[in-house]
Amino acid sequence: MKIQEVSIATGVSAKTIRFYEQSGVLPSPTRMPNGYRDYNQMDIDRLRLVAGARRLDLSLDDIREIIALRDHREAPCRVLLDRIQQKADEVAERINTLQQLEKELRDLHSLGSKFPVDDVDGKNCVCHLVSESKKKEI
Amino acid sequence: MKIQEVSIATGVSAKTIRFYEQSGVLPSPTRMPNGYRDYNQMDIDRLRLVAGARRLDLSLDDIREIIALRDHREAPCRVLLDRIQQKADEVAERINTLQQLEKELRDLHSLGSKFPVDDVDGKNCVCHLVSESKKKEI
DNA sequence: ATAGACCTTACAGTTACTGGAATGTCAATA
DNA sequence: TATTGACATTCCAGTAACTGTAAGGTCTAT
Repeated sequence: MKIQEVSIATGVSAKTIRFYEQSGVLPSPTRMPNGYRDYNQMDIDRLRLVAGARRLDLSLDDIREIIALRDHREAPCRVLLDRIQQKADEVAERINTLQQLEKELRDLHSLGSKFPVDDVDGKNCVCHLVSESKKKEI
Repeated sequence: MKIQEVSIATGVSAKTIRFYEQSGVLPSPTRMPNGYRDYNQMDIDRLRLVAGARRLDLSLDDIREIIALRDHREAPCRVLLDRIQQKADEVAERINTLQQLEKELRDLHSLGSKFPVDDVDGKNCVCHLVSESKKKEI
């Protein structure tokens, strides 16, 4: 099975498949006589796991670890579950940060909208709203 | 004013200040006879604007554009306000995506927790929960 | 013979820094 | 005066996970 077919079967671009191989996430597949990569069903299953884990935003480092466990015939389930929970916590925290940022941006925008927009660098320039440690003067 | 003093005054590391200069976000400051960078109050004001904009997660590209406007004596306020609103919208969308991801991770974790954790690669391996396009079989 | 659709490798670019090496400068102390 | 320590300089490499591009090889069909 050539790389493009695998790409279509998995939704992962050929470029990315080669990148995964080079990064050690996927093993080097066998080659056809002409040098083309030749994938089998096991390769595809593995790529599907990688793609699924990436969709959950697990890092390639995490994925490498999980796949290495499986390759050593150790159950990766515990580690995978741990990473999933850890990632969920990270995401929750990130959401929090972003929610604060959004509020700050919206507040800043509504405040800035009351300013004239033609002040090049005077006190009324919106820049002064943005500048660090100038905010308290407002 | 030497770079370290500027760093302390603004909370931006010396490394990052040099990086901003090299990236064209900050102009090359004058130099002391010994070659050290010598900053004045205007340099600091500009860096404070950059730091403030970065805290709002505006890109260096955006910041370059805004500062270039100011340097050409055009009011950057309109552009800055636009970027702030645009960034707020982006952040809102990102939050949405992350909320879906968190739900998916939590759901997957609670489902996976019901699986044995010692299945190396059988049907009960959590990997099968994660693998793309295997999820519908569950 | 040539077009085109595919494959290969290798290298550069993305973002916003950060780390490290090798070297130079300055002020204070032993 | 020699040396120590804290600063400064430049330049190169690395981060994460790809994506783009160039230069070339292969296969199939017309």
